[in-house]
Amino acid sequence: MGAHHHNEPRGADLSKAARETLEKSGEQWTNMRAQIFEALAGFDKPASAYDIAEAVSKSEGRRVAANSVYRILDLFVGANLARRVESSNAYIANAHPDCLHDCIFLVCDSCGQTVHLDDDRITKGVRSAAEATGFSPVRPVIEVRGTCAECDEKA
Amino acid sequence: MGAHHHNEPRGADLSKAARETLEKSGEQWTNMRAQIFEALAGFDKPASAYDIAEAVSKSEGRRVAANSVYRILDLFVGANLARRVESSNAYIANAHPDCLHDCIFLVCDSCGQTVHLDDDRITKGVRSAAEATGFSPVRPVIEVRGTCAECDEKA
DNA sequence: TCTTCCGATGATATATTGTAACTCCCACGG
DNA sequence: CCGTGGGAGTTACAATATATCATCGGAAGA
Repeated sequence: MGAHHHNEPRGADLSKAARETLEKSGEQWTNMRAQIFEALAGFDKPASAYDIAEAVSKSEGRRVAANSVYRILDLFVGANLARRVESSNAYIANAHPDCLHDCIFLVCDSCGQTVHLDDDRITKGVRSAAEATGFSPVRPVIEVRGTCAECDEKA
Repeated sequence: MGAHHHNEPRGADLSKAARETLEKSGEQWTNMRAQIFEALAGFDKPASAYDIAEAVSKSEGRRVAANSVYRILDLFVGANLARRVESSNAYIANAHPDCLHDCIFLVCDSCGQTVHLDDDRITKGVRSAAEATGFSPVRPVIEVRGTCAECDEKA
């Protein structure tokens, strides 16, 4: 199996879950962090740090610099509130921050939609293949570029 | 199984194989392309386009601009002479351009060494997990960040 | 030969992504 | 009140990537 189901909180619930997770790890849930999390969660596809800086700047009515966003995104990634999609140089909110997985992203090259799979059977396979060569895996990056079902139909 | 062995050409042989593959695909093996391939193959770890531009500039005694390098790297990636390592924003020569695989990179965060695995069992698993959701996979990106055996010992 | 076209490269500019260094401010404990 | 430390702001810069237009040289056909 390896397939795995989550109740995925949305909107306010998601922020609440994120806040709880972050505070449990000894960090503060500041206003700036809340804004950035909201903005990130508000995108329906992976957002770059600059996208987020722009969104927050707009909603706050003041300039928010990208490097502040990076700092906070790094914190979020470390606390599992967000994930970085390496092949898009972008970030995506993690809908179940309390649950730690190696995850798999399917990235549509046509519309940018990115969905997230958890399949522990596969990720364990990748980790053990790496270990078999003497390598100590820390973070598997498993992403699939392609076309989502919706774009596929249109084509 | 899925494990898979190659004779990996080195140096001049590697260039020769690259040249043959590229020409077979209807492209020219120009002097610039040869220089860039040599430079890429000369690195012992993934090289950025700028690293390569610098190396070729030095060996040619004239300035080679990064955008020319990008153009040619894109061509190489398309023809399977090189691979892009997404999580490092860098490129690596492909030692067996005539043989098409989804490949797996193990990237050492400590020394940068990157080794390449072919394990079709795993990559097929990734592709089919993606297909199972209605996604049409085109290019799996499977990379593992971690620590290589050598760096592990030192630590 | 002439010329026309096209692919490859060059040159320049600019966009995007990511870090570094340092300052300021504010909450908190002494 | 003062010192300390974390969070955020500011500025500067580095690294990565793309766009645009010019030029050059060889191949194909008149």
